[in-house]
Amino acid sequence: MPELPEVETVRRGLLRLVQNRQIKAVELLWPKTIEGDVATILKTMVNRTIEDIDRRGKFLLFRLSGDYTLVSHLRMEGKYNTVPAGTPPEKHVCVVFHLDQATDLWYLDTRKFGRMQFVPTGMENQLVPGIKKMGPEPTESDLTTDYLAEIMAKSRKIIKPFLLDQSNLAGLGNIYVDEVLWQSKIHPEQPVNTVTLAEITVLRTNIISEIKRAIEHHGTTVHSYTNAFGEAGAFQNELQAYGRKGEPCLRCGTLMEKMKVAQRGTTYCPQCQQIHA
DNA sequence: CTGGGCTCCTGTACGC
DNA sequence: TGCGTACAGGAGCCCA
Repeated sequence: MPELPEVETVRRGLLRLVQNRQIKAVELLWPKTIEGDVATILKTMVNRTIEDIDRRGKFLLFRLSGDYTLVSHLRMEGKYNTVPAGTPPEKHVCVVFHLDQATDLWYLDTRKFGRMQFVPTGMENQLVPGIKKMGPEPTESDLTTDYLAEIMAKSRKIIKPFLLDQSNLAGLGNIYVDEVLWQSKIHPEQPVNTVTLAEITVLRTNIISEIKRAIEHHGTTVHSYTNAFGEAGAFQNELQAYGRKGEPCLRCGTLMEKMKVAQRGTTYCPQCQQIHA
């Protein structure tokens, strides 16, 4: 499941493969993947060049010539891959971009949750709801302690769903939330407005460093998710909480437990992570 | 504002 | 072996 580090890894890999490539034609094999007036969108993409690829949270932003942007969210299992032109699409290919230099770019998506939108460049901030209301990137400069303390004081949610909500801050998904909560010794069901300033400070530091470290490891490869660029993520070897149910906590040795929090599988240490008043 | 449930999808794991 | 079922989950939606 791509979270910010995985999407960033895809962005970097894709940039090397398709920057300055021209789109000659686009085939949509799974109609729901592209939202909007599909016929017009497919036509409008033709003859544009992929000038750059940006990222906002978990969204990829393909910057096309003529000031258009293809916004792509991978959701659970979306992937990109390049193949020689004319290669018969594999089972889960949803979109084929026929590029110049005899290259096809595939968008594959096993569960078909991923979505794309096509907007004038800059308008993604207005026209893509998920981007419009997205919180700050989890970086030293964007995610300030003041901001975090302020929105946390006002929230009446519990911490795990709060951190998963992209409108609070961008980029975290189920895996990294479990990781940073374990690192910060915060129970996943701790009410947000009861987290102390000291805990918020630690949490913020852990979020920023965890995301940075995961990017350096090219993200996490779990289950069926692998990126297509010959640099399968290695961060799964670094995980300290996620997937460690029944194994000893790396800090105190207590067996890690798993429970449901807001419908999400959640692994935590019942000793280190306790709810406080 | 909040939580809960449902939807989209398919592959995998598990019980019998 | 095979079949039914539970589960995995990002994000948007509706409802209470």
